[in-house]
Amino acid sequence: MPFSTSFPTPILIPPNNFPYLLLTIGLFLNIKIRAFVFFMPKLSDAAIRGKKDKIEDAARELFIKQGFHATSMRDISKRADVSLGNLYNYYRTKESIFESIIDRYLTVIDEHLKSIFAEIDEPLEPANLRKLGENVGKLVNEHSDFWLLMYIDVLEFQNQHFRKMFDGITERFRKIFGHKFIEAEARGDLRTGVDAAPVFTAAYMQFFNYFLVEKLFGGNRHLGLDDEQALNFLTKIFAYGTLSEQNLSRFKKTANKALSG
Amino acid sequence: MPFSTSFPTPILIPPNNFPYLLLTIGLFLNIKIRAFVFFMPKLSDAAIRGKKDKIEDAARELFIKQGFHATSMRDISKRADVSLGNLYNYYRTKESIFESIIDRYLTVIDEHLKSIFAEIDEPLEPANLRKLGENVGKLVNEHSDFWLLMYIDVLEFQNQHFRKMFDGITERFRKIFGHKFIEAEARGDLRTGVDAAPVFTAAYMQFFNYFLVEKLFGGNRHLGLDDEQALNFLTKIFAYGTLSEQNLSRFKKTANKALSG
DNA sequence: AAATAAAAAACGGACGTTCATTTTCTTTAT
DNA sequence: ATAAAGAAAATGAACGTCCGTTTTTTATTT
Repeated sequence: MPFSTSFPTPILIPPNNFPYLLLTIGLFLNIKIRAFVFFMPKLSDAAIRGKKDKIEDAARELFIKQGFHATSMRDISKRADVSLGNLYNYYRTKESIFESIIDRYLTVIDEHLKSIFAEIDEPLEPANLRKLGENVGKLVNEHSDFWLLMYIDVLEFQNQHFRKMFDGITERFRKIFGHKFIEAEARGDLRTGVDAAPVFTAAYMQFFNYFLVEKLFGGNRHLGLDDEQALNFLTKIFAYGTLSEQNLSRFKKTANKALSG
Repeated sequence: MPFSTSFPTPILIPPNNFPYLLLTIGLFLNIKIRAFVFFMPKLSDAAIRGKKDKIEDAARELFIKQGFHATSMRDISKRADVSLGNLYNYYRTKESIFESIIDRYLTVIDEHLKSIFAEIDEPLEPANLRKLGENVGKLVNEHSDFWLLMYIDVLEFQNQHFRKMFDGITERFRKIFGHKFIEAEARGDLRTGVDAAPVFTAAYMQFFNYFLVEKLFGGNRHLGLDDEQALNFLTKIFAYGTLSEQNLSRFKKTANKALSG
């Protein structure tokens, strides 16, 4: 369990700066430094990253298929085509493989979400809400692995790695769309007394939940509608549920046909 | 892995009817039956049920805390205060403990849900939608174990035990509230073209998701509202999002105050 | 006494991790 | 160009522990 700190130690993790220090000292003292050059890492950063990708891809597939504890290091080494011992040149423990996968995946999903929000100019416009739903659906379906990892985290690590995904989410939306929300409220787009931020959050969560249930929980067409119809249906509920009369009538004339069904 | 079928075999599972047969034959032939009386199970059904409860309680707590595969039979035996070997007098395998827990829990939750639906006379009335939300919140908070077991099932058993929870849920609601939905539509309670069943399903799912995120995923006040406010907020969205003008105005006069905030 | 129920011991195998060894690679010296 | 050197990287056997399950032994009950 404890990680050996004696020298020599696997250099891949953490990056071993020791030889560089020696090299510097050698230069300073003007003594022969050539001997130290050999301490420098042989694998390029890209090569290390590539190998870690291979290992993490294999591990992720296995974790998702059979869970964290049901997956052995031997399973991972076999699928990644890396020897059992060599895994420990790249990761201290099995859990650190899991953490590495999550860290990298979280940034990928974060970027996806950012680009989804970036293309929304008017967050409360029904057409944009629907677009949000579409994109959330894509995100869930194309990265269902990610959400399974989240459930692993909930079960085996008390969700410690994923908590940030939901914590203060409404306030984050308020930050992202702040001026848009204020402008919309000033224009009277919303019914009186309705706060824009939680509306957007609730819609976002509803879309997520819909597609997660469809993808992972076996609810096939659980609303009794296909995905397109469900998107229209949920969008309509949020539009009629939050928009002001004047805004609704505008909406009815323009985009309503697109949401029929 | 295979279960020994040779005699003698653990009698607790399955219930051993063999001695009763012998007893009956003995009575019929009027031969001394005392010898056979000893075949009869020593533990009463209640005692067996009690012991199984003790084991399943311990196992459930451990499964939830650390997952299925991370929980060993030794852990269970220790927490249930039952010897390791004796576990196998009550259950064939570790997985069968899990299944037994789920089977019993599913019926408990089913009954809760039934009673929740039973007290709803008019399913689309805002006050009743809110009440639904309240009860769903209670169900999630008082039985969060159950939902964690569902995630275990998703991860380790492809959700095979829980699929039925979401499969065709809208149609089941249509069956439960069938005439109520039809009456409401006939009365013109809903906006034209809005189907009552998926509205109810969507509201139900939204409430569930809200409380699950709050309880299990670390979203503390993730809508930026407390639970009471969130219930009002979500109920309002579904009321305004689906009810007809005439119905809404009626609703505004009566129940709106209760949903303010 | 005769059976069940409970406990304890034992089994074979798999686990995460470590470690001694071999292979591979880059650089220097010939 | 080539061989030697010396370190990194990769390997697979080995370690000690723990796993689910089975078997054997002991306790309990009527």
